[in-house]
Amino acid sequence: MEGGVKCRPTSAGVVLSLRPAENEQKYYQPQCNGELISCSSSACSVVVSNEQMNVDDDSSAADAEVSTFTSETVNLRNRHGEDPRIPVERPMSWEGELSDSEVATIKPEPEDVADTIDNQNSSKGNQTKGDSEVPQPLKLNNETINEKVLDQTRTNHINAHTELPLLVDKILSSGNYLKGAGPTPSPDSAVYSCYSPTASPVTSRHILSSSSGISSPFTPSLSRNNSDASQYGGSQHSSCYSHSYSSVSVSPTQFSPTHSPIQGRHIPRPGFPSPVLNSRSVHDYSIQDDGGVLEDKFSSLTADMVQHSAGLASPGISRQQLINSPCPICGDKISGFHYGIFSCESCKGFFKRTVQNRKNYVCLRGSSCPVTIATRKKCPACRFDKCLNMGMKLEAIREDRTRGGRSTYQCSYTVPAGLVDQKCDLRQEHTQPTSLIPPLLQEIMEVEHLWQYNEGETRGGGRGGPQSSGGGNSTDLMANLCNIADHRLYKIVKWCKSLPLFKNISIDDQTSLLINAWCELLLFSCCFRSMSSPGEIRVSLGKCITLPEARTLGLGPPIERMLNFTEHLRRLRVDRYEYVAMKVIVLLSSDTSELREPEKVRASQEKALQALQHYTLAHYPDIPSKFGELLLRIPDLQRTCQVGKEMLSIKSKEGEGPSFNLLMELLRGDH
DNA sequence: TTTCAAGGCCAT
DNA sequence: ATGGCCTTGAAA
Repeated sequence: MEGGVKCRPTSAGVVLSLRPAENEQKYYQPQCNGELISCSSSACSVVVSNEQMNVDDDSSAADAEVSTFTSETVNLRNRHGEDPRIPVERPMSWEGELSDSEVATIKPEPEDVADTIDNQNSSKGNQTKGDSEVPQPLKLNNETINEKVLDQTRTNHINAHTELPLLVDKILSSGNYLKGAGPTPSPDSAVYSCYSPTASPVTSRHILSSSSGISSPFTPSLSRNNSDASQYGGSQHSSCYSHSYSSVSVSPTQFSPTHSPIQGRHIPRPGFPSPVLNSRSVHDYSIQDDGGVLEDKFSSLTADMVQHSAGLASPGISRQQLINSPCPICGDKISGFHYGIFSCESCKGFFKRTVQNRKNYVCLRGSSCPVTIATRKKCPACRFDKCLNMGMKLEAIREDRTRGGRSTYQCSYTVPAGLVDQKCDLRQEHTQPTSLIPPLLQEIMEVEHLWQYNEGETRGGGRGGPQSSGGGNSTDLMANLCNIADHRLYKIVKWCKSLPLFKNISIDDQTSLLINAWCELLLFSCCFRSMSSPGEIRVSLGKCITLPEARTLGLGPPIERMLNFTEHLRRLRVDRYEYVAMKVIVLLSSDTSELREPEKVRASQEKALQALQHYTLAHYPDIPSKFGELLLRIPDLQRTCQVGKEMLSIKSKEGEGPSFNLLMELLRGDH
């Protein structure tokens, strides 16, 4: 699959219309994996930061998450089609402060992104930063990691840290992909348009539509528009956003050609949309708690509960009640039904601008910023994410910008969380999912933060962090890789040691398991992180690689496999609980011959398997095969890892994994 | 004719 | 960039 890199014509991407062309309303249509991100193919996807090894998405490293943009990127977009109707736009907008690493790599003066939300604005003008991110020397078991050990890692094991994301990351950083930062970044998020500053978004979209050739394997058929036609006298609107985003936001199981949500909108109550299962799982919210707001989580949870309670929302709730309820995104007053949900005027406008202008915001704070009336301006990335989570439909944005008329995109409706909270008395129900989470899974989730990599930690030890590479020579690169890998390794070891199922396993076996699975774990987290960006692999926070880019770097096969694997994750709508459970299952693969007590490992893995099975059955009763399908992906993962290792042809003297001795030392640290 | 969900305009 | 208000136009 080509990923979201190029947009080729696809049957799914063709605008379907039963109406004469002149009257046709076109909606933005995601080609291949597309939408906002697909544009990145040519340029935008090169979201460059100097973060390394941030194999986990949600980012405890949020404050360090930065995306920058390259001027070449802008130029690339400039090469795209232009629309004379649209005035030349100012150059790409830039937001987002640079982290130390980026500054070190990109420009001389160091900055930090550790400002709190509250002082973001004040810090905009004055880039002076605190040293909250000043790294501390890594400590394990209260002892600073011995330089010797680190040297050993550097000299002997860096090759062993054949972490594809990292390597790709570094390759990107040291090559042409790493560019200077733009002007005045905002502390909240990085934003980059996905179309040429001189090109109309319409034009861009048409380009996408016309050039796309491969559709997502699980792309919902646009035949759903046929049902719209039945409702609207054949008026057809197609949308390209139904993919990428809807691959996440629309459950394939809900997307039945025989069941048009629009029917639900009109049949029970003309002009009144019916609830449809929506978007991203509640778990996306409920678990990403890095600075998240309980209110938001609760809103998401309740909203999701309503969605999962298919159909219980509409009956008994009048349109007026809905309009009188708070906007599900920011809590402001609802002004009407916009893009698939009842929302306020500002969120409507925000969503429209974001999609039409193909903005691609990146949160700098872990994608868990609160979105309220007061804070909605602070992080457009999280606001847009919430728009999608709450059910706004990308396909509701008209590609040709025609005005008036009734929309014919797939209408679905999510009851605003606040309304649910207040009027549907679903409190009891919304607590149910939590209670359905097996305790073991909850315990695993509790230590998940240890997995997350904080870039700032790599700055310690006086050895120079990865950010000091500055895209220098290969020696620098390797040195930095060592440093990063060291720290990443420590993180992983810490995570492993904290796993409830890991504690009753001997240190020797722990070491063997880690050596056996480290690559799969890292790739898995990288792919999981990339679920939200079809066609791209997020090799680190804010840094993506597309298949063509990978090919030019000689990394086509592994990246292609990763993309495929990620597509499967997306198709299966793997949520975070499933993800952490699978990581543990992968880690506890007892088929390594070195295990001294394989039965213990098997027993632990079985517990994890049971927990995952119970979870999937409880949370996705309509997809009884999900558990099995999840497990079926593990061989894929292992093969992907193999390919990555083979491709990179980097093997340590002692094998392909991290040093056994080093691991032993680390593992023994806390024992 | 009315409704209402699109896009547009423009002060901030 | 935001967000309130206006215009548009197909469906009801």
